[in-house]
Amino acid sequence: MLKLTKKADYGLIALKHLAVNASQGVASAKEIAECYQIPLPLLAKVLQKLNKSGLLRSEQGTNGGYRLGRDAREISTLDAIRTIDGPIILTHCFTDHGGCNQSMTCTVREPLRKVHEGILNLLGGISIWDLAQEGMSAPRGSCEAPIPPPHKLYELTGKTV
Amino acid sequence: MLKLTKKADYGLIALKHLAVNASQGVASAKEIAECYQIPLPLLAKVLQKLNKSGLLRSEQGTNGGYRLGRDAREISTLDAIRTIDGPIILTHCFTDHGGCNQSMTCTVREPLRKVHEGILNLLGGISIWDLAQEGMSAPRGSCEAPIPPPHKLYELTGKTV
DNA sequence: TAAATCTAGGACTAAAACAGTCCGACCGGA
DNA sequence: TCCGGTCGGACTGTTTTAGTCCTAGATTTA
Repeated sequence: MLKLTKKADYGLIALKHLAVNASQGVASAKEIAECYQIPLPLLAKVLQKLNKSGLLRSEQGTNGGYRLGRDAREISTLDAIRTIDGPIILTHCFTDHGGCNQSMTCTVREPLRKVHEGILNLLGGISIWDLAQEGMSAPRGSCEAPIPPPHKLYELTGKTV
Repeated sequence: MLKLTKKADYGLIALKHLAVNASQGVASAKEIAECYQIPLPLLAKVLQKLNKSGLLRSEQGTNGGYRLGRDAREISTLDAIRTIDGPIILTHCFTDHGGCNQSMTCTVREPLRKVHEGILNLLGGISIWDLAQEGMSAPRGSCEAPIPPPHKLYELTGKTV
């Protein structure tokens, strides 16, 4: 509960990767997927969404790939999460007000709305550039490294209990 | 995405109800359920959890019901949400660190952890008492009101699309 | 003491969201 | 023209969530 989806995770990882390696031109979906052990078609989907919303810019054809649509400082984590997972809604009452007419059913709504806005501010205040600042180390070295077992490793460590 | 479950909603509503009507002694699950058009068995489940964790105190037998386990100021919304929905985890990496050993798979983790803690602080800073302060109006008047059609009304207004 | 009324709590079902896969189409460079 | 890349929808299996049902235990009232 109250957690990010994996898609959002993947999206943020990809955005950070692009921000860090911006100097090297484009990066293909395949490249990113292999680097972080993300299922390629799933990542492709996420990147497509980010592309359509303008956060990324795609280049087709051979040696194509993705690059950031605008400066990393101009892309907030909120932007990314919202385009990938849709709008963030804390309670159900926020969307349809028709259901709330029943007496004081939603008296808790207003206080929660503050929490909601707080979270939005929090996410909105962090840009992809900020993400890229931390843990700058070892981005490309481990990516080109050979990864002998394609699936085994992922299955062993991927348990998100 | 990033939203509270209905159970958590119900729990907060119930807690607020008990905080507002604390002077009137206990309130039964049935009473609260009818007041807010919440399915009784579901609410009962939520109340049981809150009871077991000490946030509520139950009184059995005829004229039994629930009352707050401690002062409303001492119960944060974070307490309630966490006991109902389990721990709040923003990303999957927080729980098992074994999955993160793969190169820099989780370089976005640390920044997100800040967001995570921010949300926790936000929720932890709001108590049930705070909820009860806003929208004090019309708590019991509408509760005792006759509700002629037991189900019809719920179906009409309960749509939380 | 017996009945009524309430909570306690597990087992179960249905629906929705999520994670991931597959396939065909389009585009651009070699 | 061919190949490697993106684009984008349709599809499936799994998990979570919402809600129901039923039985047991406790306490008050008659």
